Amino acid sequence: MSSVKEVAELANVSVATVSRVLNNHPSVKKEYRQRVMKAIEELNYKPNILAKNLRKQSSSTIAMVMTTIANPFYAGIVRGAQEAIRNSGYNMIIGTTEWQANTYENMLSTSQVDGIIILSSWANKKTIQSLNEQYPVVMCNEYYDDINITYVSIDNKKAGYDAACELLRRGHRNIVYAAGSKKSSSVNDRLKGYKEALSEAGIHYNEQLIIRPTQGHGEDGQMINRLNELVEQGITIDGILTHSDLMASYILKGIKENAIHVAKNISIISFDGTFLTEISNPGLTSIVQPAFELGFSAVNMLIQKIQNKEINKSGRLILDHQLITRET
Amino acid sequence: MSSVKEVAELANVSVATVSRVLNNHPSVKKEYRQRVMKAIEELNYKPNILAKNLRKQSSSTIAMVMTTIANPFYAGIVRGAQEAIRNSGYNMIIGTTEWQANTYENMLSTSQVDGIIILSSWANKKTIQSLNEQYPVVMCNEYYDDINITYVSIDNKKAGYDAACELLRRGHRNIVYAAGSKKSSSVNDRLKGYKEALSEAGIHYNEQLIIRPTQGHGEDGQMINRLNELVEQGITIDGILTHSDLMASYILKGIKENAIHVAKNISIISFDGTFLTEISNPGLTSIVQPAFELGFSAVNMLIQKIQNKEINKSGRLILDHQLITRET
DNA sequence: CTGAAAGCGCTTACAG
DNA sequence: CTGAAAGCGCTTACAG
Repeated sequence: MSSVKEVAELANVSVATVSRVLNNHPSVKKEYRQRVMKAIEELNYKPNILAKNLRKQSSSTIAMVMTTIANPFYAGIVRGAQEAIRNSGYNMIIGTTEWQANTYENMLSTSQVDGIIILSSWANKKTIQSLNEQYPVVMCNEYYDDINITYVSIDNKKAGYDAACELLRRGHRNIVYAAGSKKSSSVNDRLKGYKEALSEAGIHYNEQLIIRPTQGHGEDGQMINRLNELVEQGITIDGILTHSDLMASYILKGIKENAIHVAKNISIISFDGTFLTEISNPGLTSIVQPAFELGFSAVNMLIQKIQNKEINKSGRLILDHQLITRET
Repeated sequence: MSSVKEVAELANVSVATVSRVLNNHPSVKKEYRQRVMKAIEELNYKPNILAKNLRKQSSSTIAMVMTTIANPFYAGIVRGAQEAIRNSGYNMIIGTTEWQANTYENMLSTSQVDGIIILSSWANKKTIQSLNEQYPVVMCNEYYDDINITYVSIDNKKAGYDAACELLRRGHRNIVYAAGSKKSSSVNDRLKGYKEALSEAGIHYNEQLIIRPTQGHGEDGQMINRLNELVEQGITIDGILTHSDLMASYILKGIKENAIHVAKNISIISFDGTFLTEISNPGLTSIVQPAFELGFSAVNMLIQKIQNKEINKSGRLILDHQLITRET
């Protein structure tokens, strides 16, 4: 690999001039610029990003962090993020929680990345708060309302409310909320909306109807077991609101296979609105989240934070969700 | 951020000694080592990876490149890869084809990554061949048999053969192969196996029955249209072999919705064996690929290549596939 | 076993 | 408008 030094020698200028050409510095004489360009071409010179970043103490790279890439909902977010990155002059790397929190801290502190976007609860609040106080951080999808942090999300409380209202409107009364972790703000906010809808409809809130997997989305049949426990207690489940399309798919599968005995006219509403709602049979009614826009906005918000050095600033962007009715 | 220099000053040693401690060099006196450790602790010192990599001209980082993270099959491969990475001393970044081929070339040439794993056809053969001649490259899942390149994959020809035999065994005769790109080696090898099975069964090979989407997996209803074209020609489709679970899901959806009129007792066999085969209704019979092992092996093969400086060497690892019968 | 010094490949005040 | 020089934060032959 050739370096600026070799380019400089071939073009018969100093390395400083080569660097200026490389960075489109306006003050380079046309003739020099052309000589440098020619040398770059001839040597097939490529700048060493490592050296550049080390010197500039910034990388023009951001990281998008998620628990796993296996959730199709995240794929939509990543697509939006990539679109926003495309002409921004930044690069993006995708990290999963196989990397520990301190990996990210190191990447930030050594300018390997200039900022991070956090999807999904990947570290505890303290850790994220500490990171947010020192570096540009944007949360996407998950969030904390009680610390100064920038995030983009849908209005989960309203979404939970909307979903529950739809189920109530259809005449359902024993509505299960197949939720996620108690630590997740989106889960909790949806629950608030669910409760509010029930309360307005004059239905007593039954905590038993809130079920959660110990992890994941029910791949292991856990949710089916939980539902059966309710059935055994004499509850006739007639509505289910699930935390994700993935979870709804597994539950639907259980129902179709008669692994659970629910009401004949049961309704299911899932969250996310990924392609799973389409390929599922019957098609899943769901609260569609604007995945692309979530990712797109998160990147733009982060880049703005980086460029304006607005560390530790809060800011919220709430995007609209949509209830799309399919067959469940 | 503190640097080796500050650590050295606090510990009252030279930066060379600090560096030696950092790298577990055996020749450091115990007392010095302890002083350095203490200083590192006190300053909360974290090494700057950028500087380290620039100096060492290697990054201990590999990249795994795929067209999109939206395919669940890749998620399994990534999980296996992460497991192999975990205690290897290497890091892994995930790249999608939003990054161009020359992005990877730059990353390799400037030591940002020490090697790459290529999933899915993301550049033309020439480009990959050129990369492979200069840097450590391993292909996973896709491959080229006519150039010197290391890869891991299932035996696609045999898999195509096995799938077709199963359909024939069930008495089907008009078996569609819903394939992928003509440039894909896995697609072509599966086709060879399909042809061989038909030939052995004495069935005339009909090229019309090979249908392909212009891109993707049929999200846009393209495959349904292709199938309908065949139906309109008077062909009673009674078996379908699909390139992916995703594609099978969309086709199944079309069949269930009566968007295509196929034989009553149609069989479908998909490739991959992701969770889609489970949540699909009816459950998809499929050729299960060992996704985890594919990723795991690819990483190990790449690291070996990097460490032994075995550039441009070929090597094949063929893993077993499995036919799992579900409802289709 | 340890340290002074060179160097990885860049960028950028500074002086001219 | 240009170049010499310093420096980003490391590692590693080399000499002692």
